[in-house]
Amino acid sequence: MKRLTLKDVAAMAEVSPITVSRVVNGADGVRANVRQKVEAAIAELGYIPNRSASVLASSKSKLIGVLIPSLSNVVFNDVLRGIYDIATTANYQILLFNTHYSPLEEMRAVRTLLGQSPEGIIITGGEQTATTRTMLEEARVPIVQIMGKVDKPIDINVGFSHFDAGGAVAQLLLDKRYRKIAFLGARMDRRTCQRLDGFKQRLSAVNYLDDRRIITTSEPSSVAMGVSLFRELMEVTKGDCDAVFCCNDDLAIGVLHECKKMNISVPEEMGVCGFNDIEMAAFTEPALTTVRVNRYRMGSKAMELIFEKTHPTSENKSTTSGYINTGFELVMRNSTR
Amino acid sequence: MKRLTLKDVAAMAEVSPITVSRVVNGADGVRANVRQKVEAAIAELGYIPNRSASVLASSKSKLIGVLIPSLSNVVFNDVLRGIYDIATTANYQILLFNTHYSPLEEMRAVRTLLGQSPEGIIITGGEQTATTRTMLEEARVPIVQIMGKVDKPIDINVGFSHFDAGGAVAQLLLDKRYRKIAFLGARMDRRTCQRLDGFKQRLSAVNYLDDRRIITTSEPSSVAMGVSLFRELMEVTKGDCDAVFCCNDDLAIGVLHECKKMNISVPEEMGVCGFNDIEMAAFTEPALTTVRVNRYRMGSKAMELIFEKTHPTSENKSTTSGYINTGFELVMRNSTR
DNA sequence: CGGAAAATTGGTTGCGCAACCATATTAGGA
DNA sequence: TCCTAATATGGTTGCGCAACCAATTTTCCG
Repeated sequence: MKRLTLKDVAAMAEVSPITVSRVVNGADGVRANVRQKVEAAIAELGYIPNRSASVLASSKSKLIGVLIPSLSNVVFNDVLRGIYDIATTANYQILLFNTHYSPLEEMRAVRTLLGQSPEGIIITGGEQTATTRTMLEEARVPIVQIMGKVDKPIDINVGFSHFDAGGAVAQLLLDKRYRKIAFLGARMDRRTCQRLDGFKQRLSAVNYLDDRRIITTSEPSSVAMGVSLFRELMEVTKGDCDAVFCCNDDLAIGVLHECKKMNISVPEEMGVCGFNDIEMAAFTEPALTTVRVNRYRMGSKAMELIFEKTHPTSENKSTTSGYINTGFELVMRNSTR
Repeated sequence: MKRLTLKDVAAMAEVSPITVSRVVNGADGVRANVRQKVEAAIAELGYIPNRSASVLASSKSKLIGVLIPSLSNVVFNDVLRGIYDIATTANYQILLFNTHYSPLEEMRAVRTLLGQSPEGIIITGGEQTATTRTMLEEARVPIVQIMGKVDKPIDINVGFSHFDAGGAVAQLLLDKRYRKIAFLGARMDRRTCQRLDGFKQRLSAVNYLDDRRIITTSEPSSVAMGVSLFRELMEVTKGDCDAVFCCNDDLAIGVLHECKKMNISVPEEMGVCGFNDIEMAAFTEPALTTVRVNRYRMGSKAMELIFEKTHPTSENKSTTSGYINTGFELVMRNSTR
């Protein structure tokens, strides 16, 4: 059975194929009665346009490529939701790639993606290989790098400074009179490292930095990992530690759990601060101090910017380039004094 | 600047376009030295094949459509991970649609998807509109319905019986000598309703069903929603209730939180059972009794089946149809006696 | 009712690639 | 060295659609 084409619909509606094309694409300049006849034929036959042919002929794909490093990380759920919500209303489709935190996989994904003539690309961070970067630059479509502030944006950059956020947490803990402050980190990607850097810089500025209190792993993050990192910290420092900054809330929840088990009182003996402000953070015992980040906004803003760049109007021409800060916010709860 | 084509590469490598095509597609029958020359030209020019043209000419898309009802629900993370892991190794691409639990959005998505000549479709559940169903049936590609057991599978069905799972939880709570058992449910989709049905049937069989103890909402699920549903339950029943089955772990965590606040001891005065076994469930206080479900496997199995159907071999021809049960498992922890 | 302008419809062509078949080249054996 | 069989390469065509321009019909006004 052959695939239905414009021609089949045209034959049934007794018009030319191009008129059917106009109806399908909602172009105006088709009389109402003709349009109706064509629409009836489309419904009758169950015609579905072949997008490959359409893209090939018009080089308009209505496709946005999205590259994220992980599907397990809850953080990307919200980002994706933001992207999809805007994309759907603007009638764009999303081709989603999981790069597994690997620049090489990312490169492969970009190559595959570029074969599909995307009209925009949303990519995580700025650690692309040189080749990836070149490919993206030559693609001549809007590129949005999301999640973190990057050094030299390819095009647009939507996110916030993880370095500053790490520094802010350090300052918060110092303000709360913690002095022996540790850092626990898993899956040390670029942004996590930047948080650590900001954290270290702030502590070393007041001479409270002790590298023994920095425990990291390249393995994925989880509550269980929080437990084991905290145990390691307690061993290494022999308990000489009065606060922990965890690179995300999962880890922090593990720490809270382990503190209870070890009979370490939070926030008195041990301050705990997480990162991301996932919903659960408000419901732990004690409730978790953390850093709120506008994940949904990062996604929706990125998509909006692509849409604006693709449909330039007089007002938005100037704004859509460079760095757009989505900010962060310390959320004080009861896991710190 | 015009897009690079096979012809450009061919000119540079001094071969015919079709030979370049062979190299790009890894076809054999190209001498090593020619292949090398072509590959050099491809690298030199940075040629990326146009997939639309390729799909149009060959009607092979290497594309799998995936339709899920929600991006916020953690459940789908794991499913997606399973899908992507298999898809990536098999060199398939995923076009992901979020249907927002709406059969109409689902129908639109299927229509859009079918325009791209997908080689397989993974869709959630069995509540498609008649039109959607017809479109899928006529698509002549493998269709896998995932998450729940459905009445009449379109093609393949990978999941488990939510009805049975709901019944099993009811039985578990009965076995633990709870008698005034409530149900809290949010976002009452088909599968959640089936869990409730199974639960109700089991309870009414032993005459312990009381509809006042069934509190549901169509709003999305969250920890906070668990709190408010539990409050409503306590109001409606005036506290005459000794166990709660929550339709997922988020709700259950909210209930645990609220019990602590209300000074209701878990599991003595109140048994609590969740659903899904998210990682956090093992780290609540008390640890949460729940139902473990193999989400990753649902995704990976679905993708594997599509792959097998698309690449038939002698061994697998017979197996790939009908219902494949991924099962569930009660996980007893300390939130029940 | 006639004519010009505007709106609607149709014909032709090419997008970039792979299928198909035809031709050229090579290897290997006698 | 020559011939056959196997292998490698090339030419032509069409996938289904939209851009472009041409032809036709309708509308509107005097």
